[in-house]
Amino acid sequence: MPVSTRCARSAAKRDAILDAACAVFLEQGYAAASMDAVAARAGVSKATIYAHFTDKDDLFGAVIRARCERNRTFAPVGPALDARATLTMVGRRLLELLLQPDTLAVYRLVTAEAPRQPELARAFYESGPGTGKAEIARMLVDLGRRGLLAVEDPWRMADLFTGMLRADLFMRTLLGLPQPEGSSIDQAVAAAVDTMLRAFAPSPAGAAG
Amino acid sequence: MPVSTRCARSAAKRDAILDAACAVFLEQGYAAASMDAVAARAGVSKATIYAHFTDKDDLFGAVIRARCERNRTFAPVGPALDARATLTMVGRRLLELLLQPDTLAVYRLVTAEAPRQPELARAFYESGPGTGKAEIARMLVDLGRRGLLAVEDPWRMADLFTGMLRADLFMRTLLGLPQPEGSSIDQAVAAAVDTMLRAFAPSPAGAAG
DNA sequence: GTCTATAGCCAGATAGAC
DNA sequence: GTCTATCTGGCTATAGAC
Repeated sequence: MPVSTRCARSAAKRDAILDAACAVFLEQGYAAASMDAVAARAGVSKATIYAHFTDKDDLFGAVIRARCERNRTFAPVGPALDARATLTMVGRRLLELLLQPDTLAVYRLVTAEAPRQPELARAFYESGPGTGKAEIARMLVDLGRRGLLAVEDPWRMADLFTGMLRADLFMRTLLGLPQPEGSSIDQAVAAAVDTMLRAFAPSPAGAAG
Repeated sequence: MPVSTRCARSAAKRDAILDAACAVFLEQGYAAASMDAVAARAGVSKATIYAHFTDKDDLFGAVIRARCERNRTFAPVGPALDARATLTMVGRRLLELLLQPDTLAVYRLVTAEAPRQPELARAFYESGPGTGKAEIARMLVDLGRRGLLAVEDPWRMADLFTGMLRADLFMRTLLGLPQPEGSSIDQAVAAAVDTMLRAFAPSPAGAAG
């Protein structure tokens, strides 16, 4: 059997372990997840896991980092739209991503383990909230250049916008609570976008709003 | 020995257990916290803990509920101030509370365990974010009545305001990351308040902003 | 690299005396 | 109610054959 085939087999098992570990960690949490469960789900023996990863922490780190890499592509904005359309599109895409069960599970895991694994917390922030914020800031700069929005400090504005997007909807979903009547992604996005437009409308006469 | 003394002794031990458990859970997380550690810290035996609480889950629930009760008093607003002063005062108090290490630790604990303990998550939400939101909505209604702010939907406005307050500062602190230069509570509050005032300034001529 | 089997440990929960 | 001592189970990690 050629070496490449052996390597491919081994890499395939490694991937299977990573996938299984991801599922188990996300479902059960770090401490409650057992290496037995991961092995069973991956269809390998526990010893095989320890051949690929030094210990549970190492496996956990690999899982989180892999997920962070995957979410890096937050996509370009597309054609030139007006301020409302741009903010709405980006806002909805961000909020939909944030509310996905997997995203929430990773968020729970990383925040819970952050005090014990600060390096992992940093990697998560940079690949998640960090890049998201940078994307939004870039979009705001673009809107500012085109005279569609009064943009002084794009980073702070990105903070304000993402903060408004999350607001209560994110918290309730994170906690697994039922959403109250009349609470939807579209409405949350619309409220945030409206507020941004009202607060940062460009001043045609040069007067401050 | 009179009954009341025995009861008092027992209640004192119960409180000691709750305090110790709170510290251990907040420091180590739910799963990593051991009943031995709680017993040692409380100065009692493990058996005594099980005389007061049926199991670890029960103890955990009691700890979280006790903390929730304590934070219920979010205090009245005080004298009648203008919109900026009121928003700034309330905003700073809320953000300072949110960024306290203990508050963050409880947040990490509850969100991590929410999928497994939905009832606890609900209790946390109602005594924490829920009452905070209600307080702020009430304050907004007051500002609206006094003609200092254009308040249509106070609950949604409360969402937007608290969302902007948290924004990046909360996330970074939650993850234990160092704060970037020029990032402070005062600045975060000022940015959120400015945005609120710009977006929801009362319209003297009755025209919509 | 991969398996089976197991070492070694630690934590949650209990028994029984007082 | 409170203690000491212990049971029991599951977990991480490894040894050794292939």
